[in-house]
Amino acid sequence: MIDIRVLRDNPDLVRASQRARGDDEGLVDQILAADEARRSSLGEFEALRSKQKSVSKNVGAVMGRLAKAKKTGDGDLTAMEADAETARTEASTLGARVKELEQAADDQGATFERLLRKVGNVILDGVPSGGEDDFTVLEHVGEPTTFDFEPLDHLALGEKLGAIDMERGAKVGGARFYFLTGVGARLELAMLNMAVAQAVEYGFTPMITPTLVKPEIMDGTGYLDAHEDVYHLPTDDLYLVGTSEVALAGYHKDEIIDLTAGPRRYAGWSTCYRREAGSHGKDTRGIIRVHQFQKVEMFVYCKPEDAVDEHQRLLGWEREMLAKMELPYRIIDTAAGDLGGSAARKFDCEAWVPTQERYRELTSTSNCTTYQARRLGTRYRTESGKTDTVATLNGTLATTRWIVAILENHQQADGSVRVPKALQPFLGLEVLEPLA
RNA sequence: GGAGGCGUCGCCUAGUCUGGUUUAUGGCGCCCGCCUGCUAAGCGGGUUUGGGGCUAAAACCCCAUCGAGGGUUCAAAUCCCUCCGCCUCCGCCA
Repeated sequence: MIDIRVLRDNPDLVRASQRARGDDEGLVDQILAADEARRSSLGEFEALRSKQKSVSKNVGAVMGRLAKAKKTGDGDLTAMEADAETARTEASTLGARVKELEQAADDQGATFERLLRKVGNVILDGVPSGGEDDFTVLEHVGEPTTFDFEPLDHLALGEKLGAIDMERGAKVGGARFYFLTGVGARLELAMLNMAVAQAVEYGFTPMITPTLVKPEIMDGTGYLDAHEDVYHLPTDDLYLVGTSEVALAGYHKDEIIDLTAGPRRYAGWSTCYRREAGSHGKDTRGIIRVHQFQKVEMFVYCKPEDAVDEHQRLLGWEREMLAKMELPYRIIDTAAGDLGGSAARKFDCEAWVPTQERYRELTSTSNCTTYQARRLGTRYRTESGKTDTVATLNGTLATTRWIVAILENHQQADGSVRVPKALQPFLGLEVLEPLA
């Protein structure tokens, strides 16, 4: 949710952002009107409530005097009874009106919030306008891998190595499920362990997180807006997370956290679940696009003014991981329309996949500024002692999909796969050899 | 799954039975000031959060907030209902 003050003070900024995203600009004026309506309605209600309270309080005072008089036998009991009754009636009349005004104020407030929540995060300077294909390429790192033999794709390699079993995955879980077997399982664990080791080295707190979350947590992160891609368990009204970002964003919900020692950095390890609705027929081969995978994810809470720098740091840590895996890749600045509601800017690192002859996303780092945190009520104490909403950011350190790039880029003519140097200590192997 | 207990403004805690004169008590912690050669002690004051109004910004005023949401009532921390969480015991299972 964006800050209503930003929208009030600088509606043009929000209009421009909406335009870049290809979203409705008219929402801005609707919200301004709803904000006006809500505030005046609230003022009316509160004024009358205040009056009703004071009248009602007077009843209490009269009742107190009456009780005392009854004890001592002094004073005009009948007159006092009458006073109390008059006040009671007046308060009762006011009470009915107050109830109406309260309902009206609640309705206006709900309308306002519903509209405000429709607005995506205000994009940052430099984010390209447009949709999925309108990204800017920021940098190429390394050269696309070339071979003096016909390279195999990751699934062919995975089967040769006894690393990936899609057929049995489909038997057990259906399409887009798989088993990682033998060196495949070891490879994934080694990679994720390496990611955690790097995170720890840079001061992150490793976290193993819930993968089922309550609706308000899923909603707070903004993922419920794209709910068709989220698994839901109706019996328990719980959602399966698509990333540990969800749980880590919920971790400090409704808290005022201490940021005086710097950003809070967490590295979440979790299984991730995605329905992949709307991608039927896309990436049906292998483990590029699956319903369930594992990921180590960085998640940061920091002061809003530090978010842009922190975003660069997250990108840097992703680059370090990709370098250790010895993969060629490019970095893109995702276009506004492809950001998702919560992000104000998103950088993806896409690794070269030789058999597809194109770059595929391996990491994604988003600066959500205060958008998620405002919904989740996560704040910090400023120098002046006030509370203010924190900024949240996230970025990928490793996922199951990386196996695709590792196998394909490091394959050798005999069907074996060279293990990147940095990964060797975690895997305990220098080469993955095909099964006999 | 069954029975019982509990949830109060950072932490602890009074208040709940018996609704009202309560701006929700007191202590600890923290902040500011006084005192002090320094520190401690002592003394005085402040210290939930969100929203609205007035402001250049404050001060200030108002509304809400006693786990959450409803209800009863002129009036709810207090009475009623639903839900959530924690604890104890029993049962079942790993």
